[in-house]
Amino acid sequence: METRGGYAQFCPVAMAAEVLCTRWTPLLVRELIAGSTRFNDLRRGVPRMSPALLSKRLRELEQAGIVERFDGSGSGVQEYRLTSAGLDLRGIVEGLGNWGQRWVETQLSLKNLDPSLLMWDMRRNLDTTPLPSRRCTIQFLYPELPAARQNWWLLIEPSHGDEPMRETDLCSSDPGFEVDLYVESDLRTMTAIWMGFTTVANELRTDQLRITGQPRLRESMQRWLGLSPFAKGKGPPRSS
Amino acid sequence: METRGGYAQFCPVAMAAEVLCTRWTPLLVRELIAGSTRFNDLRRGVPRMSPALLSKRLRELEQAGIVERFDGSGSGVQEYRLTSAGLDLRGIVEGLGNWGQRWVETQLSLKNLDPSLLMWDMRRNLDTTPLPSRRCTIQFLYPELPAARQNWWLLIEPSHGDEPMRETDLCSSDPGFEVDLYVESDLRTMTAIWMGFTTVANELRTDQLRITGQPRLRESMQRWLGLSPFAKGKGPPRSS
DNA sequence: CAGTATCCGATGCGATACTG
DNA sequence: CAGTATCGCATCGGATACTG
Repeated sequence: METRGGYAQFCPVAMAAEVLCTRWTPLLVRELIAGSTRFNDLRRGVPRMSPALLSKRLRELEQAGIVERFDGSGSGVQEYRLTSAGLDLRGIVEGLGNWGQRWVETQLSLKNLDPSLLMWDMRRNLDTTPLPSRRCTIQFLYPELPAARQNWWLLIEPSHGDEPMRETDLCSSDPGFEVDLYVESDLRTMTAIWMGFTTVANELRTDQLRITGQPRLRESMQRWLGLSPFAKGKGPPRSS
Repeated sequence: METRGGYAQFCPVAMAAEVLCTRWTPLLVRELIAGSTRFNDLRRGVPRMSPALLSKRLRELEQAGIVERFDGSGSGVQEYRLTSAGLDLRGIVEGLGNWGQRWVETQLSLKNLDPSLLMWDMRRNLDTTPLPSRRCTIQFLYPELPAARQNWWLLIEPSHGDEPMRETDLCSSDPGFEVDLYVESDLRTMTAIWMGFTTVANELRTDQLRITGQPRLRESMQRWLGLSPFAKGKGPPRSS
C-alpha cells in the first residue's frame, strides 16, 4: 500500500496541491516569480533549503510543466524559467503572501529574522530612481549580529545612458568603494521597516535607526528602499 | 538540530505556506469553504485521510486561527467553522483549483476517479430550481464498479413553501423511494461531465450516458446537475 | 559555480483499534 | 457519531562531501 502518494482525487485543487504544496515549493516558486533563474540565486532566496532538495524540487517542477530548464548563454550555465503554467501561479503565491501579511501575527513574523534574506530581498526591490546616477554604495550595519553577518553593502552601479534598469549587487564583505551612506539598526527594526510595519521616519525618531552620510540619500531612503511586495496593499512581487 | 520545522523566514509567503501547505490541508480547507462543518462530513470530502490526521489538522487550523470549534446546537455535537482568516483563504483555494483545472492534463485528472467523492460533490452543487417541488429521487449507476459502489441515490426533499434551499441527501444504499430518474454511465464519463470536460448532450449522443425516467428531469439534467466549481475556466490555453 | 551522491535520523502519516 | 490512542514504517529531507 502506497504511503504518502498523491491524493488520488480528481478535484483540481488536489491536482494543484500535489505539485505545489510540498515543503519549500511555494517559496521556491516565489523566488522564481521574483525573477531568479540560476541555481545559486535561487538558493539565496531559500537559504535553509539543501541543494539536494532544491535540485529535486526543480526537477519536479520541470516535470510538472511549471519550470523549463535551458542553457543560459552558451557557457553551460543552466537557467530555470517559469513556463506559462508557472507564471500563472503568480496569483496564488501573491494570495499566500497577502494572506500571511494580513493574518499572521506581526510578532510571529519578526521571530524569524535573517539578514541575508532581508538584504537579498531588499536588493531585488530597490527603487533606484531617487538615487544619483553615479555609483552608490550603501552600507548596512546590524551591530548585534555576529561579525560575519553584521555588515552588508548594497552597490548600485552607475546608470548607463537612459537604461532605466541599474545593476545592483549585494556584498557581505567590503567591496572597497567609498561608502555614500551608512544605515545602522538592529535587524528586527530594519525588517519591520521592510515589511511595512513601521517607517524610516518613525524609527529615526526613536533612534532605533541611525543613518549617516549623504543627506540626499538619507532623505530619500524611504523611497529608494522599496518595501516588501506584501507590505500593505502593495502590488505583485516585482520581477527583476 | 530541528528537522522539518518551519521555514524560519519572515516572508509572509513562508508564514502562510507553513500552515496551509501540509498534506491534506488545502483539501480540508476546500471542504470547509464548501460548507461542511462536522467531522464526518469533512471526512466525506477527504475520504482517504485518516481520522487521526483529520483531527490533528483541525487542531492545527484552530491554533492557526483559521478554524473555530464549538458545540453545535447543544447536543455535544462539535462543529468546525472558518474564522474570518479562514474565509479569507477562499481566494487561494479557488486559485489552486482554477490553476489545476487549467494546467493539469485532463487525462491525469481522470485517472483519479472516486464515485463517493463525485457524488458528494454533486450533491453539494445541485441546482434544485429546475426540479419539481415534490420529492425527487435520482439513481446513478456505474455498472463497471464493484457492487457496493455501483448505485447511488440522490434525494431531493420536497420544497417547503418558498424556502429556496432544499434538503438533499446522498445514499449509497437503496432508500426505498420510487426512482424518478435513472442515470447510467461509466464513472469516467460522469466525472468528465461534472468537470466540464464534456456535456450531457454530448455523452447522450455517443451513448456513453443513458438516462431513463421522467422526461422533464431527463431534459433538464444539464441544469440541475451543477458543475464543478472549477469547470468555468476550463481548457489549458494552448501554447498557440 | 552548479549541481549530484550518499547517508541516516526524525517524523509524518497511514492503518487499525478503541472509547464516550 | 465523533473522535483518540497506538504502532510502525517509509519517506522526506537535512547534513555533508564530492564531481565536472
